[in-house]
Amino acid sequence: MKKYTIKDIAQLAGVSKGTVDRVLHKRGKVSEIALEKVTKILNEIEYKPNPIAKNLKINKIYKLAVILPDAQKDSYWEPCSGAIKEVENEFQHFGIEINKFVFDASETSSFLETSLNVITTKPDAILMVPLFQKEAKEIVTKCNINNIKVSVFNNYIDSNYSNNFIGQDLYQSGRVAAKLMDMVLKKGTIGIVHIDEDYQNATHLQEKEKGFRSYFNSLNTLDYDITTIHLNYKKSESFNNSLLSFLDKNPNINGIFVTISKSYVVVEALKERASDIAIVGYDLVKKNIDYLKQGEIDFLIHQKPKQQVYMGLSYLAEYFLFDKEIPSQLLLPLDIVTSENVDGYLM
Amino acid sequence: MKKYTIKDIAQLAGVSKGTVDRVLHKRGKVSEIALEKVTKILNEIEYKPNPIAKNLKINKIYKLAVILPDAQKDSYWEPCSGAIKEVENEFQHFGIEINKFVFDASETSSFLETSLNVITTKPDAILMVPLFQKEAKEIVTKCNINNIKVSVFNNYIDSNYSNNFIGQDLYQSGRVAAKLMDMVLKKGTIGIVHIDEDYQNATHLQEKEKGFRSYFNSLNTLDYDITTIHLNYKKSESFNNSLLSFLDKNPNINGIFVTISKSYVVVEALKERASDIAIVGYDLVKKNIDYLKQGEIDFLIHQKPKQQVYMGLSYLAEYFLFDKEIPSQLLLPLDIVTSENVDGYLM
DNA sequence: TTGTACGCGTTATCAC
DNA sequence: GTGATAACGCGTACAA
Repeated sequence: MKKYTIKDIAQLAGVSKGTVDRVLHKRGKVSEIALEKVTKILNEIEYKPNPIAKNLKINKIYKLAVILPDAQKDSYWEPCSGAIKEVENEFQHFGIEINKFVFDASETSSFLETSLNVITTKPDAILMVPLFQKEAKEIVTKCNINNIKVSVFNNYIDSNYSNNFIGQDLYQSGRVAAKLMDMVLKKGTIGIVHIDEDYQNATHLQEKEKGFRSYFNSLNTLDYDITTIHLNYKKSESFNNSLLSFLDKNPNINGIFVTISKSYVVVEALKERASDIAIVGYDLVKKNIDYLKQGEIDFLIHQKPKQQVYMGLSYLAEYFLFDKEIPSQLLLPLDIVTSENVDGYLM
Repeated sequence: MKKYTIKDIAQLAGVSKGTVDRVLHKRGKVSEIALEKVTKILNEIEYKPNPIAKNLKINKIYKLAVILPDAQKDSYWEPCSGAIKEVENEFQHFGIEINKFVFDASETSSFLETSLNVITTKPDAILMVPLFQKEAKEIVTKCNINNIKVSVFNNYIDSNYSNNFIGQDLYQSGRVAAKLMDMVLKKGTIGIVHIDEDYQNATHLQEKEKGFRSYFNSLNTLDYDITTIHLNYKKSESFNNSLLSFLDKNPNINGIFVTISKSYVVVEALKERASDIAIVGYDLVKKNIDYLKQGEIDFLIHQKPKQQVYMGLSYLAEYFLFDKEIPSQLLLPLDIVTSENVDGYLM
């Protein structure tokens, strides 16, 4: 149970600390005899280097960069800043520096520009939201060339391109939404509403829909009828009209599954009609929370952007400082939020 | 933004490192003049001691003790061991040692005996489950006398006795259960089933019931009818009989709220009758998970014993190592678990 | 090829 | 009272 240090090993083997170090790190030349003596001791005891002392002498400051959409335009990203500050605070004494960069999620070019800009700051690692697949891959490739480690969060990207994804299982998340809808409705007609803003969430939303439909397919029943609609949200007026005309065409809709954080715009559109439609959506943005508490939204699934950033950055920091391995995929639990437990998630 | 060290301060104040140290820690004697010079500098800059260097020289090993019910008799506590190992692993290099002690939850005397035993091992802090209020208070008092810091988890205890509780808001947890029941049933008759084992969970279960009923009261409707029953579980046969006779007396029961981790025994009792009763219960123990996946249980609320231990121990470790403050109350989110998201919580 | 000395920031001790 | 210094564990650079 004793904790052995390099000094201990040197003493036991009858060599100097330097030699032990050379054996441990396979650097420099070591004589056969010394190597044997040291390895013998190493086999007998269990040596774990003290991770603290390792980084005592901070001659290297590790620079981490976070690239994410502007929270001013989509408050979904707001909590991420908090996570950045927390991790920075926790690791600053170990020589970790974190910088945040935002882009306009409605402009592919903004993402590309920001990311290229970040690369010129020569960070050791980048944690980013690969909103635009094609451009993200381009950036990742550039990072690889420049020896910058890349982690992605929130949106999945080809595993050829990233060895480290933090987020949720979107397919399963669709199944959770379906289960909730099933519990509430028992049967009826359900609308899946994709609200695609200018940027393409294509794969993101498709996965959720697939999961949602798979649940009902596996029920093997005729009790449900499911229709999908793609809407755009630029002005509320035109959005409302589109949604209402969809309802006119499908007058028996009992539930709506909103695949993105904008459930509140659906609620607001429905206000123009008396209705008793169950709504299941995503994310704890302010307006969603209000409607959840008022009973206008039934369930929200929490995608936990803050925890995603927190985990992503923590792993990177510990990777550089303590050689901790980064899992290739970290899937966070799919938290179900109602009016009664929402407060516990607001931190 | 510069990080100042004691050396820097010494230079700026024109004194030695030793003097600065004496001022900072208020130890030893310092002349008026030196004190003034140093405090002046300290006011101008922001000094944060380097936590790494502080613990480099570990002359003190902090001993933490965890006291909890035997997982062999109630698998609810099983995941706690994992948390202990994780925290131990994370902090062992900082000089933290953790020991686990279990007691028989059906014997007050076992708790008392174990706890007194733990105190004789002279730990720096104890994290415990205050299952038995009276005895727990006795132990806490003894700890205070012996200068042992105490944190409690899972069960609440008078704030006069503990300055650090980690757990959940049980009242609110009852409200969550009620909300779920409401979503599923819309109206009907509901049974609240308390399964009291030999030990008294009294306050624990009462809080949940209060919350549950408060939700329906605030609905201000006559759609629901709620009945409570207290059962004992020693042999499955007699338990089943009691439950079934309760159902005979209340033939219209549509939903059952089980206030403890034993939903599975209710499911098994109901198997003797064809029934379509919604069940909301607690905790991810194996049998509950199986029935949840099979659709026999509708919802489980996750009390997260593992996270409770993890947080409790982490806070204590950081309190000793980094002088981090411990919040007097840490309420964990009330996770809602269904067949579709349960896998994400099993870690 | 190997040993040794030094630095990191803090703290405890010893000498003045 | 106070300043100087060793020690903690590791990595590294340099001298032998």
